[in-house]
Amino acid sequence: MPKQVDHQARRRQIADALLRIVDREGLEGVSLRHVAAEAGVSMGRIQHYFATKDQMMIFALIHVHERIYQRVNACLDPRSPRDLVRSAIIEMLPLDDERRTEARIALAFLARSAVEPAYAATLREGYPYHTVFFAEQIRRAQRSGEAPADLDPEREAVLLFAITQGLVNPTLIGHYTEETVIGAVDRHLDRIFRVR
Amino acid sequence: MPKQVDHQARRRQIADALLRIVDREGLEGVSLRHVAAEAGVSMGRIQHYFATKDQMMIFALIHVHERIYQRVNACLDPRSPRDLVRSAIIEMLPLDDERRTEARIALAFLARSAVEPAYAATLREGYPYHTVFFAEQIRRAQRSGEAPADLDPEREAVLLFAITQGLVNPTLIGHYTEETVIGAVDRHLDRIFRVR
DNA sequence: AGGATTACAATGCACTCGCATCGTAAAAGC
DNA sequence: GCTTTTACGATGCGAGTGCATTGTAATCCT
Repeated sequence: MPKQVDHQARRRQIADALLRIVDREGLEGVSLRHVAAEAGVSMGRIQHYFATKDQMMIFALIHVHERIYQRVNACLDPRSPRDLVRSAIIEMLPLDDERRTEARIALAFLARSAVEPAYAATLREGYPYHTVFFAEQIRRAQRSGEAPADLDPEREAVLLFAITQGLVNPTLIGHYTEETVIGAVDRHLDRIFRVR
Repeated sequence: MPKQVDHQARRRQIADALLRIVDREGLEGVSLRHVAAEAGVSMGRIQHYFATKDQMMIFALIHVHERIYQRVNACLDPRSPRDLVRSAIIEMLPLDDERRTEARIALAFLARSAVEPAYAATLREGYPYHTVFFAEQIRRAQRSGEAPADLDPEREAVLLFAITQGLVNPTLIGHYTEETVIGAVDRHLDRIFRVR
């Protein structure tokens, strides 16, 4: 046989090409030939690494979520619970090209998951992470007196995540300016955290 | 010529069939033949009323927004600004089959609008309505003393709309229960309106 | 009454799709 | 060194796509 290759690396390379297409044209722009051309490889190679198109798509979905997760994690501001939460929220908003790209991709897969249970299952796995993170930060703030003790951390986490997600799409479509969304986020954080 | 027909009614009938397909299969399930079969008519008829597939899609997008608008308007609770806002928010959440259907359809078109400017333009026209409505209710509440005078109605409206939209998708995917989302909404309304 | 126009239905065309199949060059394993 | 396995590249198939074209029955207008 030819050189033993790194299967996961090959898969990721293909997935990256796929995601570039999703960014430009949405999921409906994805075809085996199209992905092959974008990746600069043959269709046979695509088929060698993914038995079906759906398997390739699901792999790309998981892959992009890992990318987002790592990028957000790298940008966290650890000075206080509030700063942590704020930096995480801001980093998930589509305020530069990289984040707009990821927001478009995530939106495309989200829409698909509304009609394809296999996609929805993958998405559901990722949801709890955010609310658990927000709730944990609120509890930390409560212990240090930076947040009122009578707040329900879980409920506040649901609201924080909803605000984050709810700001993404209008911003992506071009409805809000950066100042508007950041102002709204800070306004809400003022309600949870006592000090800046 | 044959009987003069109501063009708009025919178009709406076709659009309704299209939207049923979008609900079940997403935008990628829409084809001229598919829509014709769902509507129980011939492909020729579809082509007679819409010059291109894209024109048909945009018409359906506008049509479903009108449907949602009228349904929400019919469910408003006018007892107080808070009740008005609350009933509008609850009515936009996917908590029964009809609203889940509309949420799925709206999500499908939203994803398309991230890559197709013509769709995005249509969506942007509808956005201001919500925030203007929320801001107006907050101002009413301020005048009657039901909300603190120092709130910025526009900023609070952005947050209210974000929370609404941000709760839709996780609920649609099955991440939250009805009690969780309604509890979160009421919690936030408590922050804006003084009395129930 | 009859030509002009409307409202379709039917068919065809060029293209794209996912996937199966087939062939083959190369390296791993014995 | 020779067989087996891996990693593809190339090609083809049947199905589906949007849209153009053509045909025709019906009714409005004069």
